Amino acid sequence: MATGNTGVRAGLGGHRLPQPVPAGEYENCPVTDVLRRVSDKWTLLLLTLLDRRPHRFNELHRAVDGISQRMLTRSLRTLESDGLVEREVFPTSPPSVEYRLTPLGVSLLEPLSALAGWAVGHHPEIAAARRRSARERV
Amino acid sequence: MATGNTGVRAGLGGHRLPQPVPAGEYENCPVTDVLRRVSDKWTLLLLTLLDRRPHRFNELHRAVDGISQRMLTRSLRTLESDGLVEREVFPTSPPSVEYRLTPLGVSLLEPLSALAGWAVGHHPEIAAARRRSARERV
DNA sequence: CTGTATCCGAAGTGATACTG
DNA sequence: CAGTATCACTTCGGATACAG
Repeated sequence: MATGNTGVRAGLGGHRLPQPVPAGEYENCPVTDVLRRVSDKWTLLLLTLLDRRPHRFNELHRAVDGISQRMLTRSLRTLESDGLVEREVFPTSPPSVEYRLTPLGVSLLEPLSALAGWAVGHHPEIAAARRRSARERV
Repeated sequence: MATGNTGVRAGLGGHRLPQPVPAGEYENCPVTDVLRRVSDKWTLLLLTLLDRRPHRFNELHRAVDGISQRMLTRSLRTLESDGLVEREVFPTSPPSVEYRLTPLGVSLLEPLSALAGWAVGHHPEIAAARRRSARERV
């Protein structure tokens, strides 16, 4: 009702899919949307840092080590426009900007942590499966 | 001990990060790794279909509607090499191949469903935040 | 300090044709 | 039926330079 991809929602909720999943709904699926946002190269790490406490821009830049200014800005802007992170500008000189999680961002970290726990716990099994398939491909 | 990115793991687990997160660990982070696999265009949908029951190749091709043979094969092969999906070939004529979730794949769907639930539940808030930021960018 | 602008190579995805 | 091979297009991400 409120949103797209009833199919996937129903599927992951344990219900049925109306047989052929209609095209064009994958793009609008809120689940895939969230997954894609969170699975890019830096977002997860930024979220975990901001979960500990608010950070200033350069603080994040130093903490992450390897991220470019461009990607740091882009990632933070995306998080902000999704309502997961809040940006506060202090008109000092030189200017300083603080980023913090919104309540929405905090709430996301719960299910995300559960998935992270799964990933850490089952990483050895995945790695083993990859080694197996690598051996077969010889 | 067994694997990389202690930083993110600790962060999502609620512990501390050793201040500057060492570079090169993001690539090897099992959490981001899993997220990236699952957040590509078709994988989530394939997992939900296979969660209902095993499917043959063309059955999936018909069910998904919009996926190319290339991407269907690629997605299934990746899922297989990660040990999330099992592929069984029946030497009939013409040949038929069946795909099913492995126990590992089934276990992934639990935390993934939790995250999916969050996404569906909070999608309106995210959409509202995006509209807000779109209005500001005018 | 906190960004923006530009360019470039790499990776994801689709279209189409061909095969055992 | 269940794929593989090739090409083209788009998006992601890094490097570098510049700016309020």
